[in-house]
Amino acid sequence: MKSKTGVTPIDRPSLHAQLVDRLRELLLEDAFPPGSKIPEADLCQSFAVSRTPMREALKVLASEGVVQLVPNRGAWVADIDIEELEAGFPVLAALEALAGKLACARITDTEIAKAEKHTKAMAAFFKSGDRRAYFRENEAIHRLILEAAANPILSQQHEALAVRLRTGRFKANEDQARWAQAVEEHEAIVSALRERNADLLSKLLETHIENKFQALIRMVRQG
Amino acid sequence: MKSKTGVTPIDRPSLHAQLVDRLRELLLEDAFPPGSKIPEADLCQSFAVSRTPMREALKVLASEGVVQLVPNRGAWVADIDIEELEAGFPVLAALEALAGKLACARITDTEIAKAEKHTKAMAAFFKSGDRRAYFRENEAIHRLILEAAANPILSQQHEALAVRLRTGRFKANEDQARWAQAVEEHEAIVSALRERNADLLSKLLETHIENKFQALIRMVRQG
DNA sequence: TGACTGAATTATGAATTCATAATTCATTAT
DNA sequence: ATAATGAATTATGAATTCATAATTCAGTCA
Repeated sequence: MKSKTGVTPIDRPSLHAQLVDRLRELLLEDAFPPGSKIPEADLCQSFAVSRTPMREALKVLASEGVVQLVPNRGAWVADIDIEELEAGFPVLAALEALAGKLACARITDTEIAKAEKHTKAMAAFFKSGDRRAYFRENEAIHRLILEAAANPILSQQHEALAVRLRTGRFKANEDQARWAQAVEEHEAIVSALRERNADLLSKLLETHIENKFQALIRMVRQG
Repeated sequence: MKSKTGVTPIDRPSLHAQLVDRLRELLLEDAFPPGSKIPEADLCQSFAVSRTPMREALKVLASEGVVQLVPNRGAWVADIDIEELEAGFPVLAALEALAGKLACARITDTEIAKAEKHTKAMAAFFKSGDRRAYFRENEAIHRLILEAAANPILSQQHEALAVRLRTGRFKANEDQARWAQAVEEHEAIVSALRERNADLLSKLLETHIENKFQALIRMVRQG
C-alpha cells in the first residue's frame, strides 16, 4: 500500500474495456454459436452504448482471435476447427509446462496447501459426478500454478490462448474414462508440486494437456 | 489456386488494420521513445485519417501490449523494463523450443538448405562486421523455423511476444564476445536441424534465447 | 518571489452523422 | 415458374460533433 491513507484511486474503466470483457464472456458461454454473425446493432442496444466503443471492443477481440472481422461484412464468432485445436494445444502445453517449472521455484507452502485442497475437492466432485464443480476446481488449480509462476507475460499469453481454445462447445465434455484419468493426473501433478520437482511437474502438465487434447479430438470426431 | 481463372479477390484492408501495422512498425523503430506520449492528433494528420480508425488501432496495439492506454489521458509508448524482459524471455524461449521441435518433424530438405544458406551468410556478415545485415539473416532463420513448424497459433503468439520485447532500444546491440557466441550457437542450431534432432534443436534454441537475454541484461545494466 | 486559484484551452471518450458497400426484395423477361 | 436485373433497404467504415475531463496559464494573494 503506497499512500498513508490507504485510499485507492476510483476505478473508472472505459466503455470499450468493459465491453471487451463482457463480450468475451458472452462468447465463451456460447451466447452466439461459433461461426454465426455478431449482431452489432443488437448488442449496442443491449449494452446501451453507441457503435463506437462496441466496434473498438470487437477489434480488440479480433486481435485476440475470438472474433473474426470481415471487411465491410461485419464481425463473426470465430469458429474453431480441429486444425486450430491441433495447433493450439501444443502451444498451451508448452506454456503450462513452463508455468509448472517456474512455479516450483517460487511456490509457498500455503499455496501448495491450497493446491492440495483443490485436488481433494476435485476428486470428491468426480465421485459425486458434479462436472460443473469439478471444472471450477480444475480451473482454480491451473490458475494457482500460473499465479505461483509469477510471470505476468506468461499469464497473459496463456489467458489469451486458453480463451481462444475454450469455447463452450468443447467445455466440460469428457467421457468417464478420460475423467478418471484426469483425476489421477492431477494427483500426480500436485505431488510433483509438493516435492517442487520442476522437471517432473513440467512433464506432467505437458502430457496432461496433451491427453486432454486427445480426448477432445475423440469427442469431436464422434460428435 | 481455387478458381479456374486464377483471379484473386481485390485486397481491401480497412484503415484501422493498416494503421495497426504501420504504427507497430513505427513504434518498433523507436520513432517515439518508450514511455513517451503518442501524439494522436499529429498521427491522424500524418496518416491523413480521422481519429476513429486511429483510436481503434491504438486499442488493438494496447491489447498487444505495445502501447499503454491511460483512461482520459491518452496513449503512451509501453516502456519495457528489466522485469518485463525477465518475464518475457523464458516464454519466448519456450515458444522457440516448441517451434524447433515441431519444425524437425516437418521441415523439407529445401528449407534446410535455405537455413544453411542463412547461417553461412550470418557468419560472413559477422566477419565483415555488418550488424544490420547479420540481424536480417538472424531474423530470417528464426522465421524459417517458425514457418517450418507450420503452426499458425504458435507463429502468432511468438510474433506478438517478439514484437513486445523487441523495441529498438534493445535491438542490435550485442558485444563482440556475445556476437561470436551467437554465431557458434547458430551453427549448432542448423546442424541439429539438418539431423532433424528435435530434442537437441529444442534445447539449443532455448539456451540460445536464454543467452541472448543474459547478454541483453548485461548491456542494460551497463547502460 | 512563489504558491494557490480558477478561467481558458486542449485532449479524450463516446454519440452521431454521412458516404459507401452489401444485401434484400420486387419486378421483369425468358 | 425461374433467373436476372436493379431499386430499396440495411449494415459498415470512417468523419464529425459534442460533452466532459485534464492540462495550461494568467492573475491573485501571501
